[in-house]
Formats: sequence, structure tokens, C-alpha cells
Amino acid sequence: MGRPPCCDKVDIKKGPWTPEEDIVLVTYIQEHGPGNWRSVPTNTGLLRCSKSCRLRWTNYLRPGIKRGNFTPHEEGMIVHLQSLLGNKWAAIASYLPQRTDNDIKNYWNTHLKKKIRKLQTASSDDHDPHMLALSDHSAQYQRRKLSDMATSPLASTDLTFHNNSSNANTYASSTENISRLLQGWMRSSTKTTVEPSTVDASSSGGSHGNIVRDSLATIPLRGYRPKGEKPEGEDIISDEVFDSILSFDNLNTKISNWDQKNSSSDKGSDDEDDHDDAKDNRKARPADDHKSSPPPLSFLENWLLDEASAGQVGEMMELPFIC
DNA sequence: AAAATCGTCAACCGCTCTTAT
DNA sequence: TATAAGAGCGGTTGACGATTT
Repeated sequence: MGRPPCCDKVDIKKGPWTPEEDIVLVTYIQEHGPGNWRSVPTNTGLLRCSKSCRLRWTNYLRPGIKRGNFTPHEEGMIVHLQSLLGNKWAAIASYLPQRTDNDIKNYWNTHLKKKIRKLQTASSDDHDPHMLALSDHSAQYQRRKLSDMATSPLASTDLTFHNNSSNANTYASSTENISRLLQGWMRSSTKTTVEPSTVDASSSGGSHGNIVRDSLATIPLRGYRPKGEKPEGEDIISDEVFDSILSFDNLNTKISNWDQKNSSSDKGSDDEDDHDDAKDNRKARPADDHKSSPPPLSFLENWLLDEASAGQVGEMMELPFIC
């Protein structure tokens, strides 16, 4: 199947989203929940195709998205995972629940790829430790296991926005994002006619107690940031919180649960690992999260998720570029 | 000062897979 | 079982600011 029919319409608008459009979209999702994207343009009057609405939500407006600079820890994880999984951005993003696959993909293409290239040329005599690890025969096995594991996101279950319309608190936080986002935007631009007060969460039914507001709500700024203005330190989620999400306590709890559930159903699965990567990725969809649960951590993944080792990679990567 | 080039990233495109009927 | 719709993925594009010439 090809392009959605709605995208063939002549009156479909393209290009950057305006704050007004975002408000309409967020308000609608707040009321109806994400999903059923085809009905969104119809019901909201947005001149966008359903796909565009979905992407705008998942990549930009969805609560819990961390924006701004990637930490060395995140960089290290991305490098590790990319070397293990290849360009399976959705799978990689499942390990970095606050980052979208699009963000990771962009960051890889614009930053990390160059860094690694420089690093490799700088130390052409040495071999990349990741490659060394992967060249090891046993690592091949681990690589396959990790690839499988990537299809069953671990950390994303903590933060991923599932299709649960009862999660009004999260929707409210999204509206609040828009409000705060617009306030920041208004400060630096006098051209818009949008009044921040008109989109404040409190005026759009945001009276729910907001559990996630303080810890998760972030303000994705770039879309509205006047060109040339430096991104602010908009990351509300601290590294500590982020790290705790990926902590071994969390992981091990999930692994224990997985062990219990899958102890009888995992036999012979190693021999079935030859399915193609595309299928792996499909399984990594958030919508499928409830159907699959994570396999146990391999030693390689422990190493991968270990802050110390990731930090070392981060430091290592920084070295050639400090000057 | 102006033009050319580079860097960044939101958004789009085309495809595949899943789900509902 | 067949088909269409919905949803998601990876790759690519284009706009725009920053930097260099």
C-alpha cells in the first residue's frame, strides 16, 4: 500500500506547523487521545494529512520528549546500539524513551557519524572497541539477542505514550507544553497574534491533577524558535531521572517478570533469528508493547547500559573534538 | 558587504506490516 | 482468505541560520 489517499488532496498544507495548528492538534488529542489519525484532519479542520498529524504528535508534541543536547551517556548508548543494530532508529529509540527515532536519526547523521569518522581516522591503528566486541564470535550471539530485545522495548514502557485515552493527565501536560512553548516563542517574536493565555492548560480543561507534569513535561522549542536564537536549556528531565529510568533496578525487575512469563516459551527461539530486520522493527512498535516482553539482559547489554562504560565512550568521543 | 558553502533538523515520501472487516 | 485502512519505519528533502570566502 502506498501513500494515504488524504495526502493526495490538493488543499493539504505542507511545511512547518504553526502554533495555532499545534494547539488544535493537542486540544483534539487531549479530548480523544492519540490514534485514529485519519479522523483528526476531518474533525479538527486542520489542512494536514493524518500522517502529518501523527508525526507532529509523535516527534514533537507528545509529552515526555526530551529535547536539547544529547548527554555523553545518550551518545554512548546511541553509538553502541547503532553498531549493534544498524540504522534501526525505532529500536534504538526504544532504549532512549525520551528521544524520538527521528531525533536520534538526525543526531546520528549530523553529529555522531562525523565524530566516529574523525575518531577512526585519528586512531586508525586502533580498532573501534565496539567493532572489536562485535567481531568476537560470542558477541555475534549477543548481537542477535540484543536485536531481538530491541523489538521489545524495556525503558519505553515507563514513558511511552500508549493509546490510553484515560491518561488525561498526560494530555494536560502536553497542552501545558504548548502553553509554555508559546510563551517562550512570544518573548522572542512579536509577529504572532497568538496570546499565550488562550492556550494555557488551565483554560483548556487542564484541571486534572498532573502527575507527570513536573517530571516529564518538556517544551520542544525548535519548531517555534525564531531562527538564530539559541536553544534554551529546556530539558526538564534531569540526567539523574533519565538514568534512573534506565537503572538496572528497573531493568532487572522487568527481566524478572520476563523470565517468569517466558521461561517455557523461549525454547528454540535462537534458531528463528533469521527473520529480517524489518520485521524486528515492526515488533518494536509501541502499539505492540503489550504483546511482547523483554528477554533477559545479556552481559553485552549490561555493558551497553552501564553508565560507566557509556560514559567512557562519551569521554572517548569528546576527546578529538575538544580542541 | 555579498555570495557561497556548510550544518541542522522538522517534515515529507515511499514503503512495509498489522489489523479490521 | 482477500482487501482496505491505519500505523509505523527508514531515508531523504528543503528551509533557514551560521560560517567561510
